[in-house]
Amino acid sequence: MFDNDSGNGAKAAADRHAYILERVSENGHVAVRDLALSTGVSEATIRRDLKQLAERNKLDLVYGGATAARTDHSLQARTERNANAKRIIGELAAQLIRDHEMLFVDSGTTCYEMRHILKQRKGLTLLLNSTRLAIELGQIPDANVILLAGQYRPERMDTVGPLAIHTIDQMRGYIAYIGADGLNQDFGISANEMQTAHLYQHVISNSRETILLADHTKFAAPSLFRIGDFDAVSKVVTDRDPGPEWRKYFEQNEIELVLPTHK
Amino acid sequence: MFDNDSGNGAKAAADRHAYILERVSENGHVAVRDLALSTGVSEATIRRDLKQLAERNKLDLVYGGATAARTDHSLQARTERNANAKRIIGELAAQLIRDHEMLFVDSGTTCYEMRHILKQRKGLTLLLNSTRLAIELGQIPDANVILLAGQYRPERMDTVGPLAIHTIDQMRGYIAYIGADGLNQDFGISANEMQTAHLYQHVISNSRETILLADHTKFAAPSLFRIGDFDAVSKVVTDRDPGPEWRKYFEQNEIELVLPTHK
DNA sequence: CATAATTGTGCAAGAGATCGCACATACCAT
DNA sequence: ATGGTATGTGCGATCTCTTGCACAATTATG
Repeated sequence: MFDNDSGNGAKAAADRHAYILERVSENGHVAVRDLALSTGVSEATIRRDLKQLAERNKLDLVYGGATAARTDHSLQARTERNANAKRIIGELAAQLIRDHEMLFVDSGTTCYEMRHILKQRKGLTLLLNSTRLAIELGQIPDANVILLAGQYRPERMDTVGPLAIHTIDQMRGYIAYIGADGLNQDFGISANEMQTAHLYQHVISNSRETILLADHTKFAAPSLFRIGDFDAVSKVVTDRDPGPEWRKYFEQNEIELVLPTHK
Repeated sequence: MFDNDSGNGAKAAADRHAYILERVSENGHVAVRDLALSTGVSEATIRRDLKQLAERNKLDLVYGGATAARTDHSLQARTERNANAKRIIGELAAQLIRDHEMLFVDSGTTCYEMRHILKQRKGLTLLLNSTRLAIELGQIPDANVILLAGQYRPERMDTVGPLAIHTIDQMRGYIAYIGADGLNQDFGISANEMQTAHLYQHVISNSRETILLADHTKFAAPSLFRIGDFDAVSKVVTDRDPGPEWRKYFEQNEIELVLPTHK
């Protein structure tokens, strides 16, 4: 594998680093001992390599070797933020789902928290624009996962754009689960991001029923891009009582408010 | 997190196992020490848990903890088989690609080996039906990755079916890179699998140019499902000289044969 | 009902593996 | 020659693994 015993220089180190990253990204884990054997250098050198790579956040050190770096991407960061509220809402929303339903589930982090409960349902048809969710929910033995076409956005691991809209425009009769970024009684439902907002307009208008997921911080705080108004929404799932004004508004518009039981 | 100090039984262990699997699948790695702290049991118990889970192939043991199990799924197995030939062919085919081209790259394991070289190209537009490749190639800073819609097949991590065909039918002018399962002068190009074959029929007929990837075992061995004939194929990339008969055939049909340099 | 087998867990000691550091060596550039 | 960088080696300190044993709770058995 690595036969460059003589004439070394700065090149050998770079090659090793590339090789190490290759191995770690393929297997998820590498042992110092194995790397030393397969590269022909000493374990001390491998440790120095790993240290350098770890400083550059290319991997994570663990006892005995290293593992693939947990992505410090924005996706991960968003998953962390308000993680508890998102989890509560996601699981609460997933409780509403019965076997053999047809659903659209959005690519946001709140809906991602529905995955555990979704795995317990039988015979679901899942309409997704998230490769992350598709991989997760593809594990369900008898689920039928349909992906939307579109431009792939690596930082969100989803697809958007005209092709995505075109795909969803061919579907009807599903129940849409959507995590909104902002809820406002005048402005309606909104998202932080234009492409997403545009796609969800079509998702909602083609759906048989739309269920909104939003934690308490989303109430009364409109985001930049409007998705639509509350006409099509049949339920709103959230983690805290949004107050009498919202309760009244929902009642007038025949929207069911879903809250965690007690407390 | 784990407060069940008294009343034990078979339940606590199962809960811990679920918790451990959760952690390992989220982070890719867990340390014995951390698990012991967060579950409130001794490190010895955690080690016993990990051992059991490892025996069930739920995770892999590593010094100091455990990592997510490398999937022994069929996908992985196929990647292993003939890995060397696939890698040679994949890299060879990727050499043909220039900056700013528009490509379709299929979801098979041979084309997956194009990924390293593809990452060095600038301004590519990539038409994919593989979530695996999309995630991999989404890392390229200035690439434009377009995913086809369709039914998601977890064991191959790709999409097929009418929706996929419908998406590709809206595209023209790309160069298609396709890994065939069988090549036969009478039967033409074929695949092991019907859905794939059907999709690739459309991929090829809409492409500006089609380049076939096939290792030497694929020659003269037709697979079950016909994709099409050699009319649309402009190049065939393979790892060994397929013999004079094939060379003559390719020459007559104006197909360029691409082989590894020397040897 | 009492007793025994089973299971899950904690503790501790010894063996084994790993880490970090200091120092030595080889190579390259100035 | 001098200094810097990359690497190898040796060693003590630290960490981890295995193993055997004891205890508690549950379950099975007479």
